[in-house]
Formats: sequence, structure tokens, C-alpha cells
Amino acid sequence: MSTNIDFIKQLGDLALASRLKRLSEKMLQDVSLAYKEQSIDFEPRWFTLFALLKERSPLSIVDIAKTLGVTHPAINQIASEMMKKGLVKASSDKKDKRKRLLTLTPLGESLTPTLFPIWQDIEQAAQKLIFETGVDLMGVIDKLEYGMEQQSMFSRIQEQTRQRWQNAVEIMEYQPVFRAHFKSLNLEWIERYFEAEEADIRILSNPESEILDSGGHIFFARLDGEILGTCALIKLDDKTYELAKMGVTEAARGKCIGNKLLAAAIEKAKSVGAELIYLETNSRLSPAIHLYRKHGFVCIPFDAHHPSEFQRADVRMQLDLTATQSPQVQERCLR
Amino acid sequence: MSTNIDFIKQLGDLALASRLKRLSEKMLQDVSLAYKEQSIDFEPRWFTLFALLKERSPLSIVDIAKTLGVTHPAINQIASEMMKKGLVKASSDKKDKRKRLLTLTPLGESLTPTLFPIWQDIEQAAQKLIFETGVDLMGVIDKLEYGMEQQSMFSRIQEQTRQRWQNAVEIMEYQPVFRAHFKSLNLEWIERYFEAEEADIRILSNPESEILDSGGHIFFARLDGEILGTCALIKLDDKTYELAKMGVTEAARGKCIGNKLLAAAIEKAKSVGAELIYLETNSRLSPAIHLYRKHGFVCIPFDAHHPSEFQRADVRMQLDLTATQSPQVQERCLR
DNA sequence: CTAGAATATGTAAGCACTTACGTAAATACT
DNA sequence: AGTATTTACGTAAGTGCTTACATATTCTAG
Repeated sequence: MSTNIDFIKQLGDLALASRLKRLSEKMLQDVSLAYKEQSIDFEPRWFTLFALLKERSPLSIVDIAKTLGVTHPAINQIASEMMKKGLVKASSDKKDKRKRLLTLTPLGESLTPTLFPIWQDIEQAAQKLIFETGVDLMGVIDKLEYGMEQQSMFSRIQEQTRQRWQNAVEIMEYQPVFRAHFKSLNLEWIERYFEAEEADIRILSNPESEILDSGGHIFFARLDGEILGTCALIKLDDKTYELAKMGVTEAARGKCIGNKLLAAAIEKAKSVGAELIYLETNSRLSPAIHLYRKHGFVCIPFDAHHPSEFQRADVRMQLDLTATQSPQVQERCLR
Repeated sequence: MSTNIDFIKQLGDLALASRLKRLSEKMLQDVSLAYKEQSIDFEPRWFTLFALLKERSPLSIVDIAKTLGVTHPAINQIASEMMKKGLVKASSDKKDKRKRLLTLTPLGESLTPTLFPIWQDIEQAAQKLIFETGVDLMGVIDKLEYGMEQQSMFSRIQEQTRQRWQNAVEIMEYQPVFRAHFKSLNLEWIERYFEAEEADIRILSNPESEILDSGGHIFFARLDGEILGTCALIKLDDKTYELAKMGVTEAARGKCIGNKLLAAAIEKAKSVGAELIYLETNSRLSPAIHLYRKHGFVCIPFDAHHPSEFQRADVRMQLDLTATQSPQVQERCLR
């Protein structure tokens, strides 16, 4: 029953996991057959536990599970099977009454001379198979395991997704048709966390006169034709701009839209010769503060004698554009 | 919960299957997480079926199972889940009423634009991970699959076992202490399949005078101190020997003991300058005949005018030692 | 020294496959 | 044409793990 797996091959790296699974299942099946053929009453899944107990025992259930990289119920189940066969026995730890310590029974120990030869056969068969591939397969598996330990497959996929989203997001400067978006995107977060103040309404209703006419800029993030985020750069003087009115719609969070908007604003400020970007925010907006930090903004003292235009402001930050950006910050912002 | 898997590594190639299994399980888990994180209602195990139906449909259950290398109940279960979600629909084949043909529903088709991007993310994440190993992993898996298709892991293990047994078997020439073994080993098979004849009793009871004194040889196979098989070489004339009285005890069949005994006998005959080995046997002893064939013996006509000493003889074979042995025969005998 | 957190274990249920087996339809073989 | 075999499929139960949860100890911080 040889199956034609060309289709699976054609799926490429996507089917990696499926193929590895099938491969391992077939191997374990064959090993099981080999035991049966020599009428050895031993299951392949007992092997790691047996080998571990042979080398160091007694060991507690959880210790074993950790060492073998499986969950403790798995060990529990395997151990109870082996106990039924009389290969393993359990005793409770004198010092820690929760622990149940496993050891091989004399019968278990006495099985070794029977098992050892067939293990050698299995190992050599595997070795020859691996040799045919011309690759140090165990080394490759080591590297795969190491790579996944460093960064899980899940996190790697996430990273790809973030990158894709970021590439798809388009940053644009203000156009009159975006006026309504500028207002609604900002009211969304203001009304969610605070209350709209008089200054909010004035600025959001008249972005041209309040921001653009005095030399400021407003940016919009568009994804698949939809405007999902905005932020403004208000000119304070020739060397100083204020970052304000940054908002990303709830549904589009996690797509790094804020990241890209902020990067665009900083880029623009640099290109028009600014030396400092200043901003006011609220301590409750920790994701925003985290984003500012990521881009190099640092907190400055909140001087109560110099009150903000906004009641909600309780944090002030700034970014010194004359300082050379640290490589770490640059790298972070690409994520 | 990073587990310290040094112990597993130490097991080497023996733990290959376990490690592959754990690796694939972790990957599939992470892929499942990635779907969930993007709130995509899709299970990793649907993937191959979905991709296959997308490319070519309709397809019957068994066809799909074969193409994807799993059993048909697996497809049945996956399909019924996907049908519950409205992604797949079934229709019966007009030509063959046994068949149930699967296709994607329009809803299923419409899922593609959602799925495609995340598949790309997964593929690229896998690609990067593989790249870190510095090896063409898919190529290696191809080779492993091909290698196991050529010869299953089971058969490879068997081969190793046979080789090990063969190496452990020790061939010795006659010593007086072996006289009883010579008799019992032969009576075992003679009485099982036939009846001991007068000539049997005479030869088995007096091997020295009947075989050795006239220039013959008797060989014994010993494994772990036990005598498990024997065979004799009777001198007919300076250039011709007869192979006879070959017997391996029932319990030790399958350990290639006969193979090694026969090889030793042929070797001895060559070394004493024989040009032909002749033998008589019975057609019911097909394993023995197969063994003789393996070593290059060929059947010769059974000339009834020239009767055998034994009633049971109905097959005559011979091996021409002057002919150069074909490489195939040589290779076969090493197995 | 004591409440709450952490740890070790057991048990149940779930999951993604498998094997085993039964039925219906198609095909092969006289 | 009629019977035996093969093929397609469904269903039930098994397998070897997992997650989820309950319970008993031990540790730890105030």
C-alpha cells in the first residue's frame, strides 16, 4: 500500500509537521513490530522510561516527565502499564510525601540482556537509514529543537504576520476627505478611556486651521482601502514638534499600525529639521507609552506649574532627534 | 517550561522516532495557536484536505486518503468536521454508487483569501527555521521516506538481527562430545517429517566410522554454548562430496544457523579440492531446498535407476565448485 | 506559625489518529 | 448469469498522547 505522496511534497515547507509526524509514526510502528516478531513483550513507548530508570533511579514522576519532555500523565500511564507487567515498582519518598519514586524491579533489570541486542539492531538500522540521507540528521534535529527553543514556531509565525501587516499598511498625509476619519479615530479612544474635552473638539473638528496651517502634519494609515489609524505632528517652533492625536481603531490593534504611523511622524520631523519631538499622554495608556519608548521617547518630569491644555495629561515624553539613535531602537522599530 | 532533553539526546539514533514525534507535535500545536490568535476558525489537520480539494475536486474518500497518506477513517472524520462547519460538501458518484465525492463549498472556497496569508506566514516561518539548520530538510525527509519505502524500518531491523545472530553463531568441527547432538538434532527433523530408516540409525549412531574415517567432515553450530545445528560432508571420491544430515533445532530456526553451517561445509569442500557437492533431499523440505538454492545448488534429474540409500529422497541437487560463483549468490549468502 | 502560593500527583476527558470489522456495490471468473 | 472476490465506505473501539481539573503536601511571606 505505497501511497503516492507527491501532493504532500508539493505543499513544501507547509507540510513539514505532517510529514515529520507520519515519518515518526511509521518508525514507531515498525519498532513495535520488531519487538513482536522476536516475541519480546515490550512496547516502544516504554523505552525512554526504561532507559532512564536503568541509568538513574529512583526518580519522581514529574522529574521523569521533565527529563523525557512529556507531560506527567503520560509517565503515569506508561508507568502503570509497566507496573502491571512487573517491570517497575513505586515507593513513596520519605522526605516529600507527595512524591512517588519509580525504580525498575529485579524482573525489569533482568530484561536488559534481552532488550539490549534488539536496541542495538534498531539503532544500527536507524543509523544506516540516516547514513543514506548523507546528512547528520541528529544534528539537524538538535538544531531544529534549539531553534524552536530560542523562538517557538508560534512566535515565528506571529513575527511573519506582523511583518506582512506592516508591509501592507500604507501611510498617507492629510487630505480633506480624511477629516471625518481624523475625528472619529480619535474620539474612539478618548471617549473610551476619558471624556472629550473642549480642546479635543476644537482640534478634531478643524484640523486644517489648528494643525496644518501652522506647519503641522497629519498622517493616516490605510489597509486594504480602509483608514485604520492616524496621528498628528503639531509645530511648536522651528526645532520642536508635538506628537498628538494618535489613534488606531480597536479592530485593527496588533497589526503594528501605530508603529508605522509613529515611524512616519518621526521621519517627517527629521526631514523638516526638527530637533525634538514632545508629547503628552496619560499613564493609563500603557500600550501607547510602550510604543513611544520603543521608538526612543523618554519620560520627562511632569511640571505642574506648566499645565497642559488637556486635563487627562499626566505623562510627558520627548525624543531627542539630534542624538544618534541606538541600533537597538532602530532594530526594535522594524518589528 | 523548557525541558532539559539531554538524556534523550544521549540515547542517540534510538530515540530518533520519539524526537521526530515530539518535534512535529510541537509544530502542529503552534500552528493551531497561530490560527486561534488570528481568530481563524481552522484546524491544522484540515489543511491537507482543504489544499487537496482546492486543487482537484471532486475526489472520493479513499482517493483522498491514498493521496494524503492516511487511512480513510481519518479523512472521514476530518471531512465530517469540515462539513459541520459548512466548508465541504459531499455528493455521490453517478457511475460508482459506493463512492462519496467531496468538494469545497462556496463558503469553503471563500475562506481561501483568509487562509492564504497565514499559510504564507507559516511557510516562511518554517523556511527560516529550516534555513537555520543549514540543511535542505525537505530533501532529507524525501530521502528518509524513499529509504523507508525501499526497505521498511522493520525489515532493516530484521536484517540487523539476522546479521547479529549469524555473527554470534560459531561453527565447529566434530568432537567426540558432540556425538549425541549429531544424532538428536537429525532425529528431530527426520521423525517430524518422515520415519527414521535403518541407514539413518547406522550413520547417526556411528559418525566416526561412517563419515569421518572415510575422509568426511561434520560441522556443529554453537550459540551461547548450546549446540543448535549440524551438517555432514561425506566423501564420495577425491573430487566429490555429499552434503547430508543437516539439521537445525526447531527453537533456533530463523537465526540463519543453517546458512552458516552450509557456508562452512562449502568452504571446507573447496579447501580440500572438491569439485562437486552432491545432495539428496525431499521436496517437502522447502526451506532447506531454498537454502541450497541460495548457495548455488541446482536440481538435477532424479534417476530412478540409480536409487538412493534413503526412501524419502526425491530431489537431487548439486553445486559445481569449479564454476566461479556469481556475485549475486555470494551476496545472498552474507545475509 | 499560619494563610496563601507552589508543587506533585492522580483522574477524567479530549484529540487525532489508528485498527478491526461490517455492509453495499462493483468487478472477476467461470 | 451467478458466485466469489475486491473495493469503497461507515462505525466502533483502541492508542498514546494531551489538557483540565481535583487533591494532598510542601514552601513562603508576613
